[in-house]
Amino acid sequence: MTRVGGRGGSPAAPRSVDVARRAGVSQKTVSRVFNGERYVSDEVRRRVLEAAEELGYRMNNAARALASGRSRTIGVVTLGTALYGPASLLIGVERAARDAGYAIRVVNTLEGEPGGVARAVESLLEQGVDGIVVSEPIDEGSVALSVDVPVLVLGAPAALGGSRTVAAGVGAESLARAATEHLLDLGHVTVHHLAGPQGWFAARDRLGGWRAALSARGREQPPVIVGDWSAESGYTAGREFASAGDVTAVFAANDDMAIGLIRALTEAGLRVPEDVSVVGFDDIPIAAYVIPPLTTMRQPFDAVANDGIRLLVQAIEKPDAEPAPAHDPPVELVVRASTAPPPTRPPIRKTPARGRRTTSDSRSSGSAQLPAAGDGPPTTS
Amino acid sequence: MTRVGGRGGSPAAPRSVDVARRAGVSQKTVSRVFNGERYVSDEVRRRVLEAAEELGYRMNNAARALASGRSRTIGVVTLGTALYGPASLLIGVERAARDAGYAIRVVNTLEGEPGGVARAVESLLEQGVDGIVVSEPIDEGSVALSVDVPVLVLGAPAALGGSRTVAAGVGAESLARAATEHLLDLGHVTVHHLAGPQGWFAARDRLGGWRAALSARGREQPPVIVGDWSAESGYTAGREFASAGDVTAVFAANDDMAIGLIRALTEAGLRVPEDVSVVGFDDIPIAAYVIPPLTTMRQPFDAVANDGIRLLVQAIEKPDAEPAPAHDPPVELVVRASTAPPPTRPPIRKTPARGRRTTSDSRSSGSAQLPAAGDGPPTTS
DNA sequence: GTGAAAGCGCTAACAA
DNA sequence: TTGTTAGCGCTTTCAC
Repeated sequence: MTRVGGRGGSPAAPRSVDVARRAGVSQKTVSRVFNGERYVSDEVRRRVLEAAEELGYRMNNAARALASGRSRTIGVVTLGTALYGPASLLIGVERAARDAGYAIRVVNTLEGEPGGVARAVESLLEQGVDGIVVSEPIDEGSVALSVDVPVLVLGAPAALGGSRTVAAGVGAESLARAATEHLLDLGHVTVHHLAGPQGWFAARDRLGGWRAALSARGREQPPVIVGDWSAESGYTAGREFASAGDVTAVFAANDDMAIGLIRALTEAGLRVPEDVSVVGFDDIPIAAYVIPPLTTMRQPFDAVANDGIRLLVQAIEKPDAEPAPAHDPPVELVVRASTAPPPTRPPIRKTPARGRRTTSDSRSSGSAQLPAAGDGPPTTS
Repeated sequence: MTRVGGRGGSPAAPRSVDVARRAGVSQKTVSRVFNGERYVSDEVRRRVLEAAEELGYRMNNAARALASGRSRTIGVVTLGTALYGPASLLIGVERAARDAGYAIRVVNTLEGEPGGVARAVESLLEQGVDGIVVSEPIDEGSVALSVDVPVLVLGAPAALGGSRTVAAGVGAESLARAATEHLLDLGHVTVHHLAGPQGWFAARDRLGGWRAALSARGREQPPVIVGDWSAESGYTAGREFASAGDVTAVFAANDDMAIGLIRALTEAGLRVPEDVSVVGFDDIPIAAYVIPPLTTMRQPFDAVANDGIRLLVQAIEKPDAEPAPAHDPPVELVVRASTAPPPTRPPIRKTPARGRRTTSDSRSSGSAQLPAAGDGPPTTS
């Protein structure tokens, strides 16, 4: 294996010995300089850097990882979806990790693929990552992985993984509760909920928050419709809500569904917010520009990512230190034009619902419904 | 350096020698089995696999990379934005790469940071990637990087990087042209353009396609307004278009801007599509559910990613083979409800524009404008 | 402050 | 079909 470079001319990449020779020092000294270690005189440091520059030296990370047992790489398991939440989280994680001196490896789990997280984690472990981030995992029934690196779970309880697991993420439950309370404060007798897919912890938390807000005021808990985060599922749900006839306020578990929902409501002749108020969740960038502008709960994705990576890096680098508490990231209800006090009388449908499947008030058509939990006394309007 | 494992008990991870010993074969044979090489008897293979299983053996990729000079990793440089396009591309790239047996490293470039791509590429090279994907780069003036691995440029000409550069991406120009022609076919005398930031190749291509469509029919090219992809910038532009008074059709360079645009138009009392038609670009998932549902050009992100990775992997593994031609991915104009024939008379503003800054017809207020290129004779309506 | 020597766990080239 | 022998380019340990 002669060191002359692979195909066609390009000479082999310079190694630290080459730099050392040129700078007239030992290879170890080059290593010291590039790792920012102490005990290198300024003069030597300068010479080394200069020689490296001249040679176009680039450190070989595979060798470094092999020798040190650490790769300075964090693996990220994320859903393969362009949804705003997961995408934002990924960006935040990359940034925070890079700031901490770590590179990122990404593996997407295929949607609906059972055991996907386990397989993804396994492949990352094989790549030799120092830590793992599992972003917005779907509950696959506690995946007992034998992970020997710290794990950060974003947007879910630290249930997953082993002993060295930390979690971050704003308590979606309290956010959902605040969103629901906003509607109640406006005077709505109760609030309907368009939930996310219940495999997602985030969706369950939001459902829980909604329930809590309603229970706290002794309000009825109407049947929940479950969507899949998409505007399309929001649209389907919206048709059901519209045909129910008694809906004045809906809390949707994300903005996309809220948008689909509003469209269905509008098509059915219901005005938002005059007849029905809608609040979303996430504050996606276009939320302020849809018609009507959406009242929604802003999620501090960046803060969550930063906080989580801070925890993870600490777990990697100081495994024995007390796990620092997660900050509570700032949270904000953005009130725009999709919420208002309820109509004084039950909403009158202005024009016949287009393509409506049923004229009855039955709520049991089509998509999945959760049983109404709790049983506050029905309130008269 | 005793092999007893780091802190507190957990024994060192098993190596291939350990597996070899247990299976009663040489270390090299274990290597052969795990690399799927030929010339291993089924019996031996079975014993090795069994031993590995019992030991919980996992291959060390750092060592593999060091010894082989290849990391089976592709580096991806992408914009740090949750925009639908880049996010979708990233997901597609990850999938395609994984299918080809490569892992992914991701580095985001900070927006507006000059030299960001160069720095990102540099850091990936240091990580020892076998190839690099640059997704939707911003034109920074041909960044002459000394890259010694193949580079795939997505959504831009293969200008970047060195000799071993391939490119993929649907010709945005022809798509933009088709979008514009759709409007022209509907009967609009001319079509206005709300462009993306001109640092992006994608934005320039769309502008070019719009120009080409107009020129081909000898139509006037109205001044262009330049946005930044956000709904907010679309909204700002929409106010300008509204106050211009003579706009009947707008082609927006992406869906987000189109949505902001429609809102501004609506606020100004213009109806979409009765008074003004709008077509977007991307077909983001909610495009079908905004009000009105958006006519838009669907981008085949998955096909582009697949095609690109195929090219890149070929360049990595068979550097001497003829670079296979990029497929032309399927493309589709999705006609929904935001486009219609022009009004028979110039649009009448129904209600006074809210918060309008000027009552004149001047188009020169506020945001950036490109000079009108070409000079087709003004057409009378 | 600096250097010499000994690996890290694997693949490559060659033997057998 | 299988084994042997050298490294890959760093970090680590310990000596100076």
